[in-house]
Amino acid sequence: MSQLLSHTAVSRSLDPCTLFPSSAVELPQGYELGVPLREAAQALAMTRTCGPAPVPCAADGEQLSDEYLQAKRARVESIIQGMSLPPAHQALYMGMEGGLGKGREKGGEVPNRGKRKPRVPQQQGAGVAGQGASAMGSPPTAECQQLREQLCFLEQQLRWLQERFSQVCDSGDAAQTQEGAEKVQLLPGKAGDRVGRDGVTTTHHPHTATLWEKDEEGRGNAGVLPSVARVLSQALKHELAGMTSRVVDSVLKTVWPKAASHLLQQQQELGPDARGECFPAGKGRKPLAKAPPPSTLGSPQPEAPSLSLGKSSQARSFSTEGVRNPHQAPSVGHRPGSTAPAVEDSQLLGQLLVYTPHNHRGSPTALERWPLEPPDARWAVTKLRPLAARPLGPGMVEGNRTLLTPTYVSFGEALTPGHLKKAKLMFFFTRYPSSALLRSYFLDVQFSRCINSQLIKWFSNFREFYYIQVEKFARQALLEGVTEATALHVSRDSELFRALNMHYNKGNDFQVPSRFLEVASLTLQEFFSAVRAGRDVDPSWKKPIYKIISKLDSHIPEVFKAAGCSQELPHN
DNA sequence: CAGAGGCCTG
DNA sequence: CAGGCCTCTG
Repeated sequence: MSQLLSHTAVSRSLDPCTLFPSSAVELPQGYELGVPLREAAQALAMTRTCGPAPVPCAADGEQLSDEYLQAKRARVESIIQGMSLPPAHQALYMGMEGGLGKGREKGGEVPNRGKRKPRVPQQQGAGVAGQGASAMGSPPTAECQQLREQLCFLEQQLRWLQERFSQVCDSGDAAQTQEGAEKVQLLPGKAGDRVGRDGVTTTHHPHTATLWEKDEEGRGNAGVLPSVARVLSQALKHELAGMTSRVVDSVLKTVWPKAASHLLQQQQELGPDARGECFPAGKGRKPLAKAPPPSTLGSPQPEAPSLSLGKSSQARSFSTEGVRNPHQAPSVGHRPGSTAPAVEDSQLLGQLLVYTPHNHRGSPTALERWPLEPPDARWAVTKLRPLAARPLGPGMVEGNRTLLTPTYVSFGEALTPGHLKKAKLMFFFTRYPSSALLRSYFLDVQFSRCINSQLIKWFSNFREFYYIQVEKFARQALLEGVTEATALHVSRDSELFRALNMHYNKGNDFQVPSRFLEVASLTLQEFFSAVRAGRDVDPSWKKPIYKIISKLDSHIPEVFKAAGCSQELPHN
């Protein structure tokens, strides 16, 4: 998408902003379900001082929807790309902090390493119960919890989209016309995301007007946007949206007939204009995008990635330095689609389905594209770079045919790197998945005892890494003089987060749910308290902590079920 | 005894 | 990460 954007926009000297005004819609903070996640609230508040939510007018509502869909699609595409990026590419990013996985015991930070810990049969449960309870509070009904999570997830997704939009605008063309510059400024941070008309209400922030608003409200205000440019932008927007929709549809039809038909059905039910509809009533279940399977579309989405300890001044030592480059061009990675889409769309498709040197192997079925993405533009975009820069000439189009090769999705046989990546991302939601849960999320795998064990083992390894990291930082905090456990928080800027994110979400193509940050924070605090209290003398001192953390698993977005990750390894 | 978890090692 | 080995649970 970014490619598409920059390409189109730049080539025509148009301010990307014009094309992609960031429409904003913020989920009502105090939404019925009242997402208790402080983080979410904070994030929303902080998300750029501005959270202008455009008022979806009937007129541009559709456009907005399209915009939204486009963005959604872009995310999907980028995820796919991320998924298919070869290690080499990922290494690029990894370079920064490389070696995280290895030097986990640097400086003997982790005691007891090296020597087998004495086995001490412990009375699991008992003593810990209290802690767990106090730490978690009264558990709301599972359903409520789930709704909450989903809402939160969606919220994050939206936030991510917002950022993404603004990024496109910001980086899209700093050198655009002055007008462009002005416009960018008009986009306060990220406008909120817009949600469907039902489900979630759109809030409107009087202070932050979005381009869209300007467009609508400022019809009479000539200063904001020259009428010519406006008309042009409108036209382009329409065209772009339409093209994208068609392409996506055609691809989907080809790749995933079933889903396509289902979507069509939905569209029909919703009416001709329902196409861009976002969230139908009720927990925003409806598809934000059409690509993913209906059932999964609206499910909770991931958030922005990153972990770090931060916030509290005391914890600053590890928190800061989460410097990222917010201006990476969002890229659109794509894997060759499957079969040939409509000819007329080939050109656009060519751009959408960017050819990645590393991606040919496969076959990216719609299923393989994770609709999950880094709502956090800063991270999200990070890894999709080079591709975005690659100009797609007409030749590219020709090449597409080759790229659009049939897909042979390995089904069942064994777990692939794609599955591993998926598992890692799932870890952000669940630290202790049951085999049943795993079974339900890895539908494209034929579960055998072996497979099951492997998956279980993976999570076991994930946990191990996770706890080691947290413990390391907890001890560090202690050494640095932190006194209050409550002063420790894992923010997206903290080192801890970075370490974890690096491990589970290398490509930064996934928006880590803020819930995970909370869990990490709690874990950190628990470790800190335990160590400070000298409880670590007990061989099994971690058990209580594990117990607490094991209760913090949250519902995994349905999207993961559909997310086919059976991509084959890039074997030549 | 099987399987989940965990710890350690390579 | 995968392996090996051990504990605990059912």
